Amino acid sequence: MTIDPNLDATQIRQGVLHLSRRLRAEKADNELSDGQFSVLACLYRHGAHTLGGLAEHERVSPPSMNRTVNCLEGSGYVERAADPTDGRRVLISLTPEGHDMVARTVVQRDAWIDTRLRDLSPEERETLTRAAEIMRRLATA
Amino acid sequence: MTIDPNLDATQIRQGVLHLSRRLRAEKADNELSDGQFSVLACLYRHGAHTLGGLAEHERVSPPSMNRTVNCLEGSGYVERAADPTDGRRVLISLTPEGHDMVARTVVQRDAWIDTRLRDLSPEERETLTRAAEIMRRLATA
DNA sequence: ATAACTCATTAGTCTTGCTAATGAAATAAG
DNA sequence: CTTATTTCATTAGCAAGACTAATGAGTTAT
Repeated sequence: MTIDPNLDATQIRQGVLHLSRRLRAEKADNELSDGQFSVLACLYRHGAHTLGGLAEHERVSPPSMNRTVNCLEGSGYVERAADPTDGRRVLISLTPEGHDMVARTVVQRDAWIDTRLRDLSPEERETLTRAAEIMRRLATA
Repeated sequence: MTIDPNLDATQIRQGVLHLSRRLRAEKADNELSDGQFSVLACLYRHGAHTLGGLAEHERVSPPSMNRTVNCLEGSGYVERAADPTDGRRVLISLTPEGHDMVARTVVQRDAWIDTRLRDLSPEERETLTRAAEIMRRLATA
């Protein structure tokens, strides 16, 4: 593997990281940490998870995730339920409030982008949309 | 402002956030938290800052930044120096080790992108590079 | 000289990352 | 069926990072 990245890669890294940092500031509840929101987003996108599954998905230890879930439960955004298929497991799912809060954040972020897309030319807009698809592919590679 | 984002915005949000999340996992020192690395990156990009300046840039309180800087100083990545123009201020700057670590991370991230760019067509590659420039603009708007 | 402001630091609290330990439930082995 | 092992969530202890409140030193204004 080469250690000599070219300018394209540098430009792309900067563009992606800067824009993402800006986007991540757009949240419907600014009291939530990034980690907390990430858990909610995962549940929103993929549905209920076991606590261990969440820990694995977020790449943290189960005790850490238990801590995070405790706070989210306290905020009324998630609830715990016993897994009917395995008495050791705990299923975590979004409450209606949690679902609503994530949805509002998604809308807020999309609106943020949408507003700024209006200042772009149709070509620039299409460039971004095309790039988005490519980025999605890269992220899962 | 409309509350009805369209599909373009959604695609862009997902592409950017997913790819950035993947990129942020590439670090030369995996013991560093995102917040710690962000401070180092700021110093790398803009040079020495006052502690208060760093706090403002990272949008945290000065005591929080003091804590973070304490850890980074302990890791040998930053050093404190009195500001010659104002006896109250503390200037934070990268040590050679800190500078080296950030540089290695930048290289690592660019290499990660570069490797994957090779699997793209020239058109796709150009799309991404063009998009990067647009994203940089959006992020600063 | 004094008052007001600026700056970094400490203390206390809560959250989140870790590892170690624990107990309950499930599975495998005898 | 009993016992041993594995799986899972939870608690405890520690360190780091977010906050606010308080403090002391340095600077500026009056």
